[in-house]
Amino acid sequence: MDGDHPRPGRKRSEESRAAILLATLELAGEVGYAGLTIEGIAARSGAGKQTIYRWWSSKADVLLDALATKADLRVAIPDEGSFAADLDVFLKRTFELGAKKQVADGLRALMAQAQIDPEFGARFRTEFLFRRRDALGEIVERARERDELPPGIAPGTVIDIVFGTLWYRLLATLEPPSPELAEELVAVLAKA
Amino acid sequence: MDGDHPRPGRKRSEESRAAILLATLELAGEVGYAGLTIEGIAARSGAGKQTIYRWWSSKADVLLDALATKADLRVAIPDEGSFAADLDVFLKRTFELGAKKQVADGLRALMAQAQIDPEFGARFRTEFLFRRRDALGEIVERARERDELPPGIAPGTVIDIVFGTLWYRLLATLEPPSPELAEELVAVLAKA
Amino acid sequence: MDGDHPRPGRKRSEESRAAILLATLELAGEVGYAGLTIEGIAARSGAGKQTIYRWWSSKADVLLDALATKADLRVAIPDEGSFAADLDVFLKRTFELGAKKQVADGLRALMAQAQIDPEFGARFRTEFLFRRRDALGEIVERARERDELPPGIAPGTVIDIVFGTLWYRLLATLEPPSPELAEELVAVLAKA
Amino acid sequence: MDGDHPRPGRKRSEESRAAILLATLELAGEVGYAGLTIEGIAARSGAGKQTIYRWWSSKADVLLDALATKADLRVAIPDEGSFAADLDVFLKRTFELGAKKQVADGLRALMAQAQIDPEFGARFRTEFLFRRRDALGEIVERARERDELPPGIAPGTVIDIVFGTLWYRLLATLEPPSPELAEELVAVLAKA
DNA sequence: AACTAAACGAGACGGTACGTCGTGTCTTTCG
DNA sequence: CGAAAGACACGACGTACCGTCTCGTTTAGTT
Repeated sequence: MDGDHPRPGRKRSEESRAAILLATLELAGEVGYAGLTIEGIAARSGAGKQTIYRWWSSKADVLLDALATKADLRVAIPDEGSFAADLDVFLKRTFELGAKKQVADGLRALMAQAQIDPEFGARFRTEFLFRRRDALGEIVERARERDELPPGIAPGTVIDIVFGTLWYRLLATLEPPSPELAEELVAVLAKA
Repeated sequence: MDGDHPRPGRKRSEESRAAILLATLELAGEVGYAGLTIEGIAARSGAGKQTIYRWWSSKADVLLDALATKADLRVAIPDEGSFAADLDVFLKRTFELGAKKQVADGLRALMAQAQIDPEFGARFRTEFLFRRRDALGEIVERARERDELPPGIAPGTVIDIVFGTLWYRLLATLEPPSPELAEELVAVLAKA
Repeated sequence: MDGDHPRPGRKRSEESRAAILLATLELAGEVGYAGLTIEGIAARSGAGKQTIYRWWSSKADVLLDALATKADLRVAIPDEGSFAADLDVFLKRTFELGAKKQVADGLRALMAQAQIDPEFGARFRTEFLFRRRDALGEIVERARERDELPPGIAPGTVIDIVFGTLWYRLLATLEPPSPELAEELVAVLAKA
Repeated sequence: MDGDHPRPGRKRSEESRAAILLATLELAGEVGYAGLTIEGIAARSGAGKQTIYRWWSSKADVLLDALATKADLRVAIPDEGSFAADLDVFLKRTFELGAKKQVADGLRALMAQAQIDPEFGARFRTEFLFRRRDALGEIVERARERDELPPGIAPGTVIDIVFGTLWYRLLATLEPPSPELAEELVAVLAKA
């Protein structure tokens, strides 16, 4: 439906796209998210500013794209037979991502930008945050069916507790995620 | 040792300070944190920009000060005899703050800015986040002494879970804090 | 060598340039040189400040450009056959310029700025003052060849006396140049 | 009428006055007139800004005062018996002043400021320029009485030519005054 | 000696303009 | 006709000084 009749005109330059995303990651590492600018990305990548504006809405969108392209932000959903095992594997896979400084810094910046720019916030939630929720949601749903959840707590709250604790470490205490944290969460959230 | 010899020169104008903080809250409400500017605060408050820069480092610092002055961000530490009761009261008092749109929006913006501006981040953590942690920490310590904490979890992690879940709702799902959430957290974190 | 390969990118806007120069002259007339600001010129002309800074170094440069564009500051070199006649015509043509309040005020301001800002001073001398000297220099040179100069005085000094007297009236006594002055200078400087 | 009843209160501090004038000359030499600021003078001299504003209207007035105090700007009126001799002596005495870089730079700045700030211009003309004119005027008047002036030229114009040429060298060509110039002016303006 | 008055240093205040940076748009030229 | 180059209007930045205004202190008359 989209590519039926190849529209006339020059095709999008994959070279440009790659150069822009690479420059974005490099610059974010060098000058931080606050120092990241469309102007700087254009200069570093050799692209024109217009080219960036044509394909992305803001520097946060470029960064999100760059991050998603570089480090695959999706995490496979494990199925180990028990909630405790599933959660343990899920957390370990998630921690692998969060342990990379580049990814962690990027995510912190994006979560920040989501607060400040509501339009990006909406995109960030639907395209990233909620997808991650859904992944964990599947695990939790299976646990609920097996009656492995602690009593007196809704499935949604379990998800909030897991991601909340992770994000809090990322945003507030700046502690890197540790294997101990995974075990503690399992201990608290998986019924004995 | 400090106020011995009052330094020479004109004293700081309390009028200006108040006008600046008021203007900041008003503007933050009207145009949002992204639209908040030092220039705008100066214009609205009738102060010169220099006066703002003389006493605060950034718009985030002004907002933090304004928020702290307006809505007392400290929460008294309850002592109800049991961890479950203490936590319940603590959460309810905390929710009162978070239920005010002005406060919630302000905190979201400050947490965001803390990610983007490391220097402000350091101030925000020591002057706000860690003080709140310490308050809850006292409650948790008492619980530990009475052996009311769930097994297999460090006191610090309990704190991370509580605040993490609150902040996650604030930042990610945008759900207002609910009494149910308080009960669920108590259910999970206070040993039966 | 210069216009060989027209560089890519948007061309300089002649509209902006004209609007800026016009606004400059208007404002200089209304608020005086001291009250003239880049900010004011930008506001009045509808241009951005950056556009002004892109093409001129200071408000003095803008004013010089505006003056040169509006009132052609060049004076044709007469050739009447005798030094007395040449000088007389040269002075009359020069006085026409100096009689316009706008031009006189502008030149006074530029000469002033040339004292205060050495870099502009260098530009003002080479682009304006010395060109005027050269024009008169040609006349004086012809006079020297015809032996029409007074004895005991170098050609350069003749020029200094002529322009010096004119500028002194402009800067110090604020008297407008008069036909009598022209005659007196001719009487003193052209050998009988 | 002024010192009749010595008013109560602290007397003007001569120390401050001297420190301010000294700092002004030093700073003018170091950073130039454009870089001279009341703030800087206050800091360098150890005076408060108010003290400067109490006694002077602008930085130009301070500089004029400093210059007048340091280098006596008055020139004694010679009476050598002939216009040629009087003018020669007058010019030589004047050149002594103009040869000092500090004085020359100061005068250039003041003449410039006189163009830009009309109020200071009025003070500068009556307190400096016209006094110098009057001095030379006395010499020229004696010459007129002795019929030593060239024909066809008003006494006032003689003065304009002399000072005009000097100022032009100062302002436009930046050539230091030379003994040759004195001789040439005498040659042209004193009837053989 | 107490009181009043003025000048002093210091420094905060409301302002204005500075010159720069980045935004998002528009225009021109090249491949 | 997409993409580079780059000019444009705009808006905010953080800084520098302006000239004014408290402050608390010091120094001189005046009671």
